Amino acid sequence: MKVTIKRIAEILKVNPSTVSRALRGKPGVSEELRNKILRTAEELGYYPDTRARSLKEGSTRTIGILIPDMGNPFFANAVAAMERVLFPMGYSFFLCVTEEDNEKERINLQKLLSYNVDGILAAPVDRIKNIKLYKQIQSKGIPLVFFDRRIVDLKVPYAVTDNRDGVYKLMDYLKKMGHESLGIITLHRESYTGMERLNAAIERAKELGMEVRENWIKDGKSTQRGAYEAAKELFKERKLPTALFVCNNVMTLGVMKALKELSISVPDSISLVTFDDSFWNQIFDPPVTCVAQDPMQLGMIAATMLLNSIKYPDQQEQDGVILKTHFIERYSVKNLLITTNGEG
Amino acid sequence: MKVTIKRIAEILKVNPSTVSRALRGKPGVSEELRNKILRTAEELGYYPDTRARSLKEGSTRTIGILIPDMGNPFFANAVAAMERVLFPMGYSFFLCVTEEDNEKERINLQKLLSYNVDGILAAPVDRIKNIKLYKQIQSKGIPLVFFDRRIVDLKVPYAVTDNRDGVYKLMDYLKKMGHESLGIITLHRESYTGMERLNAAIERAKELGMEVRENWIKDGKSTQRGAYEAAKELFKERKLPTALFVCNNVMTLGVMKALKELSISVPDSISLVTFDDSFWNQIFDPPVTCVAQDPMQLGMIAATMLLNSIKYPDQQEQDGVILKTHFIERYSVKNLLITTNGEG
DNA sequence: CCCAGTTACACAAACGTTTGCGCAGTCATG
DNA sequence: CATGACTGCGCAAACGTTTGTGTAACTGGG
Repeated sequence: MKVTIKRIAEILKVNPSTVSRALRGKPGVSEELRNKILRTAEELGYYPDTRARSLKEGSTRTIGILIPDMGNPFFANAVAAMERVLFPMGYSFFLCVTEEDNEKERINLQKLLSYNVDGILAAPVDRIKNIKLYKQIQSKGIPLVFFDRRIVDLKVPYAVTDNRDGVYKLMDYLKKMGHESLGIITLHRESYTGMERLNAAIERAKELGMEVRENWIKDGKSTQRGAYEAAKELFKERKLPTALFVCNNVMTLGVMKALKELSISVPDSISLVTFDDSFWNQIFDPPVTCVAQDPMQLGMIAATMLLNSIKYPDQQEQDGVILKTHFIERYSVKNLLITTNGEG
Repeated sequence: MKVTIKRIAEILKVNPSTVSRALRGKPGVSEELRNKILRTAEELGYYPDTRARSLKEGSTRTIGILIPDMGNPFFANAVAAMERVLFPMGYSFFLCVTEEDNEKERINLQKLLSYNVDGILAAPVDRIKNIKLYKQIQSKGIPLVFFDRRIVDLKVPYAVTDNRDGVYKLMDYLKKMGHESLGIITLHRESYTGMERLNAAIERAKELGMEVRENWIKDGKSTQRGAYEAAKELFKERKLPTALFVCNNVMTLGVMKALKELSISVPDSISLVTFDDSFWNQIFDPPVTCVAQDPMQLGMIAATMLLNSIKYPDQQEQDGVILKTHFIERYSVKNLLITTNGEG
């Protein structure tokens, strides 16, 4: 038998409204009765039913967080940061994991709509499939902030990394080190991030006169396993590029594993640069040169933007925040200019 | 203006009950009217209000997941596994992060009670502070499963790793390699895991005749940063042990960082073994010898146990699952027997 | 043509809260 | 002692659902 306000009211032979007022500390109930009510509530182990309360009051004080992958420390840390911002404000969290699957994303978004969350933080799967659902969320006036990825067609506030700029830094560096050919292990291509990084890499590389063959571009599917297989595929090619660009952190693990199995040494046989800097990049042998983005910062900013959207629902200005990456030079890229000189 | 069943009923000039039956596919409404209702629901963007529904029906189809740290891949992966088991069953998730803080744990547990979750998966902070709350959860008949950590005083189903056995494997190995002295970087000591591993290590080491000085045991507080500082402290000591046992995965990162900064080489200057095997253990230089537990498996099992508790609420039998660790020998422990022979 | 059975809908109560309003009783003021 | 203000509580409606029951209208069989 559940302990409710009604139940307490019955026991104490008072009206439920009085119990409610007593528990919420509202005026209109004598000190004596209030104490008696508080005591029995404590004794019986009463907890207010948020469903009923929020039904009456409107707000649920919950936030939906939608990410593609729990196992990726990038997202795990972003979520951690969001929690740190939002928890002190009294919010709880619905965690939704899409696994890059449109169908799972759809179901989760519909659930969030049904749960009447106060806001949504989402890293959407792709730019097409569930756009209608996101539009619906928007048109219902539910505060929504994209992070890491966005849907460009939608006028929704976002916090993302400047992928293009980050990739340019890497490409320019490779060129500077004398590399003239490039392979790429891509994210799954439907995603915003996937597109951005791939296109930027190809464009910049070509601008710099580097060769990027079609069959040097392999789909890593955003996962460790996918990247592992992609790398294995790549190294079956007769002619190989001198440098390899891996589009995110977890895929780097897969590529590394493949390299180890094939006994291909970095940077002697091939040079390596990556997007993202997880701890393992520093402790690889050799440490991997990369552009870093800070998932905690991203999460914090996204959460703060959401809070703002919740507070000022009509504000349309805050279009988006674009974070710059931080270039970190380590030892995974060979300087071909020096080497060839030495050999010549 | 929110679109509700009532609203649809008004527009179509029918009774809300009819709309409800139509939407839920229940009998008693003509094909023609049903279609009309479905169409307008679709047009208006209707989503059922789960608060109201669950208020009526009882079950919320939500699960509370409580973990200490989002940034720890161990827990992130455990959560990922739980999601994979529970999502197909139609459950949603309240994510609660305690950061090893009793107060945060209390608030979160109270929220879960207020949210009327159908079940709770928890890795509790410690064995004392919120025991009353856990008891309350239990006595209210809310299915509860502990994972990774448990509160021994409570008769609650659990899925944990055999910490003692794991630690024994490591100690026995160290002894076999000729080590006679041991340092320990501990978890925060109030936790179940913290206690288990520390006690087991001290006991076994002493049994084997190894020296474990008080000031070789440093509190790493379960975090990377804490372990970093603890390691720095440890290496201030005049006399050092030949081997160091780090009690979990993220702390290993902190210790490694400290070792690097202090230019202490592994395993030449000191040998290293750890509990847990995250990816970085394999790619450290040298790769780290450890006992591994599989967080995915742990999460899966815990989630399955919870499902069982939900399905058969009265079943008291399923006391707990204890998973064995897997010993992985790598290159972070020096064989003192061979070396001393060589030198002598 | 009557009755039983079926169909298609309306009505109302309930889930657990919150809150505006009403209404006695108390107290002070004039 | 009448008036007004205040205090302390009960009453009832509402949030959005679901579901048991009631009830017309229609069907077909005898």
